[in-house]
Amino acid sequence: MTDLSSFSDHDHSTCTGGIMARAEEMVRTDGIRLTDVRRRVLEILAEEHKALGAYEILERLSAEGFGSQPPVAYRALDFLVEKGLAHRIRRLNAFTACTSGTRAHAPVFLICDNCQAVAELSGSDAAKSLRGEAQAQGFEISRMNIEAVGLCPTCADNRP
Amino acid sequence: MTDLSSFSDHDHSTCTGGIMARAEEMVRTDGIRLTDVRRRVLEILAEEHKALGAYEILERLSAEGFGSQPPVAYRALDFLVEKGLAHRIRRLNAFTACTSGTRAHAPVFLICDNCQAVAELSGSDAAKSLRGEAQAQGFEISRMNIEAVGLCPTCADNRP
DNA sequence: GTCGAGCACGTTATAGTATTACATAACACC
DNA sequence: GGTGTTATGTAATACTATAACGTGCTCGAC
Repeated sequence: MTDLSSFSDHDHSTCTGGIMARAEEMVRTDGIRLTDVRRRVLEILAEEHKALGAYEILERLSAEGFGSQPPVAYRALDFLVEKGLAHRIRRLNAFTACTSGTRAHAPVFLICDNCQAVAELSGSDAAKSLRGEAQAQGFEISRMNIEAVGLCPTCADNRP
Repeated sequence: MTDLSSFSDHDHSTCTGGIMARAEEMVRTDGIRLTDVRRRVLEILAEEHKALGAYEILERLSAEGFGSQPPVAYRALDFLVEKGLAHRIRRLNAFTACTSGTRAHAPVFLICDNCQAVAELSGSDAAKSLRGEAQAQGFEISRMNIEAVGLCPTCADNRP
């Protein structure tokens, strides 16, 4: 159902490559404009493979010669989120690259309270059933965010 | 499965009474300390029956003679959330009284983009399936928040 | 090729949300 | 009544996000 690779060692360059490839693909198929700032922000998110705050990203952009004011980061992030290439994790006031290959999915996050690792579930039933429940009530969902906090497998095992 | 009363007219004094009654009950059974500030904050949330920002609540507390600095509101709110009497809606940076009678449940919110109404689903399967999925991966959920944004039944009907 | 419309970027300024740190007061228990 | 614990109040500050406005780039129409 999902990989949860964030909670274990893995060859991360593969993820990064996949994420950027998908973005480039969207340039061709959807005609999105992946400008320098936007591309760089996505790269940063992909490379770090963890949730980053807007100001952390801004710092790096600024150091690399891009603008140094908050809107520079927020605009790029909003764009990426809008296009489904990144997600906003509200619980953390942070952002992360979307690691799910499927488009227009509803992101589901597991956040470790202890080590701060974040994993994205990709085909979660939770999102599906929420959509169904809402529909049954006549509520039309346009966006959703599902976030759970707790202990990741590793931290749960190493508990005192 | 749920009431969604927030999306329609209803006798609201019943809700308020129920919420406060549950809190008083917890004073007896769980020995929680429902101090003046805490009780008042819960009342405010219950009466309004909508999501309120911490600073909105603070304003009212302050006007009523309580402290006037942010921690006063945040502490009371954190306490109520901790005890399950209120919920934090991250998407809105706001709080609301818990309208679900059951204890220690996982809140699920439907938020109308158009009229800002917020409804709490009470027995959602989404929460259950998320818990199950996480468990299957060895992740132990301690808290979760599930929020969906879209159009409530009324606003969906009245659409242009 | 160039003109104009729209989009993207950059900056300044400010709004909004939340926490740290520390002092005082209320309570519970012996 | 003394003592440890919990709750409140305040000041100060940190962190997160948006509004408003000017400039430049891009792309299609001509």
